[in-house]
Amino acid sequence: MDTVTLPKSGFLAHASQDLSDLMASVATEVSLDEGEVLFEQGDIGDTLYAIVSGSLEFSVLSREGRKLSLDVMRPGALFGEIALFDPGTRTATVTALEPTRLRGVKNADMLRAIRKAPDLGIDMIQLAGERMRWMSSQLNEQVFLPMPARLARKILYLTLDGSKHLATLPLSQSELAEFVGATREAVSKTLSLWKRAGVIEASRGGVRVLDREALQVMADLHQI
Amino acid sequence: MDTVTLPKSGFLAHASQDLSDLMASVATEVSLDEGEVLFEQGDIGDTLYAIVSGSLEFSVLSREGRKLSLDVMRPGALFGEIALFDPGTRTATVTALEPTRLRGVKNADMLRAIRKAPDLGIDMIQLAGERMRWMSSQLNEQVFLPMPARLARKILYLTLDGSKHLATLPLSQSELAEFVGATREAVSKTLSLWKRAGVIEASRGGVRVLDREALQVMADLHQI
DNA sequence: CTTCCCGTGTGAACGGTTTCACAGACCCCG
DNA sequence: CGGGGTCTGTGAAACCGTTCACACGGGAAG
Repeated sequence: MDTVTLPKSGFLAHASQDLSDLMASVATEVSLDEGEVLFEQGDIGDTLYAIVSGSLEFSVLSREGRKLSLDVMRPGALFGEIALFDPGTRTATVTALEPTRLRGVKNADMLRAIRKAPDLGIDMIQLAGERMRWMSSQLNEQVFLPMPARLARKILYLTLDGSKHLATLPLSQSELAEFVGATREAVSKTLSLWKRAGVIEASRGGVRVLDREALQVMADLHQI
Repeated sequence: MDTVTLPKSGFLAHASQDLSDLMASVATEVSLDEGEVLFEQGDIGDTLYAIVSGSLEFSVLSREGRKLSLDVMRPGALFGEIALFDPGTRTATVTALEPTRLRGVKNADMLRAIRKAPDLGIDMIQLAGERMRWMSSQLNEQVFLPMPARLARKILYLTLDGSKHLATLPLSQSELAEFVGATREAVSKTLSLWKRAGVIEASRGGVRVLDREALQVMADLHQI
């Protein structure tokens, strides 16, 4: 394994240098194959992770086994901060979408580091704050927005990588449905409409965004 | 105003003594009349509050003005921890449901206190962790549960005060609807059913729980 | 090349919720 | 004690999304 260089993107991009230093030193390396699960909702955990390379899917499951995908995180992203300080069950399941490398810091190491570099504590709280704000917005959307608007937003959101736009989203319609909290059929039908309108282009296992502005409108308009 | 005695309930009950001490000393007192708004979603804020007496409603608004009520907090509860450390906009609107007294600690004071008593920092992160877990469960319920189950859960949740059960919930059906993310009419109809079944008793502006176990069942059953 | 499987497209029926409409009940206030 | 306004009850219709059912097509495996 080569010397790990942490990406300067995602949360790490604007966190304190102490955090990158910590991640580069005391953290342990973890590698995941595609489809491998890092931890599941309900597991006990006390480790904070940073993504070095690859991408991860975050999802929650209902009691009946339905799955709601929440987010995809990419290099530079930090996660696991809840269980880090409030050891207990993880609130989501994390699965690798492709071969992925991570660095993990355990509770005890993090606490020790914070005592030396207080900025680290601030970073952590900011991370928690960002996560709260994000969760809050998700709740809002789920409650107030109809499915097509949620779909448009998710597509826009998931094709954001830093400040640039990924042209194509490598998710099947079933996977998209899990992100949106709807059925595969419903997603298929509205994607068909948008395809006909020239807003997107769909192929087996992927969606390509053609007209971002139009999608933007779909995301705000509360119909079709 | 008499000497403030902080309640030994809610989050304060299991937080470190340092927190109670801080709240009793450096914090400033705030009083709200019924219906008065402490802050609104989007406001800038950097203050953490503890509820001394009374009760507060937490809600978020959609762009079209629809309101989703999230929670009611009572004496001993702490809130505002996000903006405390990650100064920025508040994620919810807080309204007094009755005359309410609070104590508030500002960012700067809290940071100073944490440096003296590190346990305080842990308390704060735990608070954030609890909030995250709670939000996560709310999102789950909104996505996966049908309205009647959400209604049953909210009624059960809101009639919990510490470990004892409040017999009656002083909310109108419109207010309940805002908690559940549904319309007044829908709530009215399922409450009617439950009333007929002898599970609850309803009067103008309030619901009384008669059969908690039955409600428990409604909350899990995914129909009626 | 053919087969099978999985992702996709689409229609019909159903169901839950909203929307709209209105009636009755209770309570405060004059 | 009599309104008027708010809260409540309920029905009908419309709507959105699900469920079910099936057809199509492309890609991988044999």
